[in-house]
Amino acid sequence: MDESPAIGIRERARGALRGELADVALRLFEERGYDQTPVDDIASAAGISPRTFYRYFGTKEEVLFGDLPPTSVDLPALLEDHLLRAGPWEALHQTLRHVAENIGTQRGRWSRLLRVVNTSDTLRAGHLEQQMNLAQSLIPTLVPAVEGPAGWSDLRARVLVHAALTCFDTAFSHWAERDGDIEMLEALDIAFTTFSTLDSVQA
Amino acid sequence: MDESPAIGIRERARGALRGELADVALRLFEERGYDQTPVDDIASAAGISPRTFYRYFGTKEEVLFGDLPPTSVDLPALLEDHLLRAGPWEALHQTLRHVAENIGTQRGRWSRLLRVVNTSDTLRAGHLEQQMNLAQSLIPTLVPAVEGPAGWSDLRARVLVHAALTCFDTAFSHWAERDGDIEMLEALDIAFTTFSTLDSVQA
DNA sequence: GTCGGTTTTGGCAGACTCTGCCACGATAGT
DNA sequence: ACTATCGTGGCAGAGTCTGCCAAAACCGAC
Repeated sequence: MDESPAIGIRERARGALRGELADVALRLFEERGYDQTPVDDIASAAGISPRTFYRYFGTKEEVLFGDLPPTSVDLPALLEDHLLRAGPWEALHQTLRHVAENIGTQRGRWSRLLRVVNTSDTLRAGHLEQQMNLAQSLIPTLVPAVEGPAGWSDLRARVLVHAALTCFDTAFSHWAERDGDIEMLEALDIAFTTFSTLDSVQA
Repeated sequence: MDESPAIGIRERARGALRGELADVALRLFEERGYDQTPVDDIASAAGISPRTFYRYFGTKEEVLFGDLPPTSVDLPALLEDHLLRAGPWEALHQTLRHVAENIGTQRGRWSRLLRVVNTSDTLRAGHLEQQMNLAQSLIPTLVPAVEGPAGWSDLRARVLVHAALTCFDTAFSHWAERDGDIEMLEALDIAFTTFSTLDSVQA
């Protein structure tokens, strides 16, 4: 009554079913599109009731995004570390390189995901929402490292972080669309260095 | 039967009701938050049926974003024009300065809107979605103007456009949060020049 | 002023996501 | 095997949004 023995068989079963649900859902989404696949269909395809589906995933989106491989490195900490050795922009660059390396090892899974995401407006919006949250978590770390005009550090930190995430996102899409042709890291580097060459392109 | 005489009284009435709906909705959203304000309440507050509401606005979001003052300058064309005289980044900067000037004349309305948007996750996501669409419309214009490594023009154009919109958005929020203290254009300029000083901040 | 045709409106029913509630069944530990 | 706990399924409900159809309002013409 005090505490469970250890892991518990139930929890492992729960994890298995969760994974199976995610698989089934992804397959259905690919076949018929995200918006055209009601939760009822996922549930019956997996042999459970819709109500139970919502006990495994709080929302329909979570069945897509919830079980991503643990990209969950502590990015703010990583950024802070890089800031010891480099300026804000380069630190952001290196931080996101780390994420890109992890992603680069799972080509197939990520392009499947991206393809599904692109079938739905709702879904793209949700994805952007996540990016916003990530940005919010990085900005405070960056603020002290930004130099410039008097009270504008906040603004500049926000700009840099959002721009960096944009670089990542754009490189990611570019890479996912050209399956195998290019390297994720190369695309990321190109994206980040776009701003270094700005002077030369300005008239 | 062939063609209506001219403007038609009905259409003017329709426009008036549309405006009134937007007003009522905005007021309710400010009082109780966007997610806590069902369409039924907006409808009854305006003395119409919910069904009719959806004839005026396709979605609940549209009642907020649908009637924005005509920011609808042809931004791609404006960008193309600026590209004749400046590099990609500066052209984007000037293009968005134009938008900022229009916005700057409607301080109150815009900060009300921003406050409402920040009451809802759904809403922020929707707003980002619009930005994506705007970006998509600007990218083709910018691609030919971007120089750099072989086949990377697409990627770099996307990065620049998204970064520019990020600058705008960030400057806008910054400005709206400090009602009156700062100038929209000044904030925008600061945001855009953040990247020009990158070299000096890099270690 | 009245008629005829068009437009606008409102109500109904429905799909879909998501939540609270409760009873039923399976499971785990004793 | 027994019991307490947990997972499950069904039901009802809120909320957004759509299709359908009948009633009402409206405009122009006679």
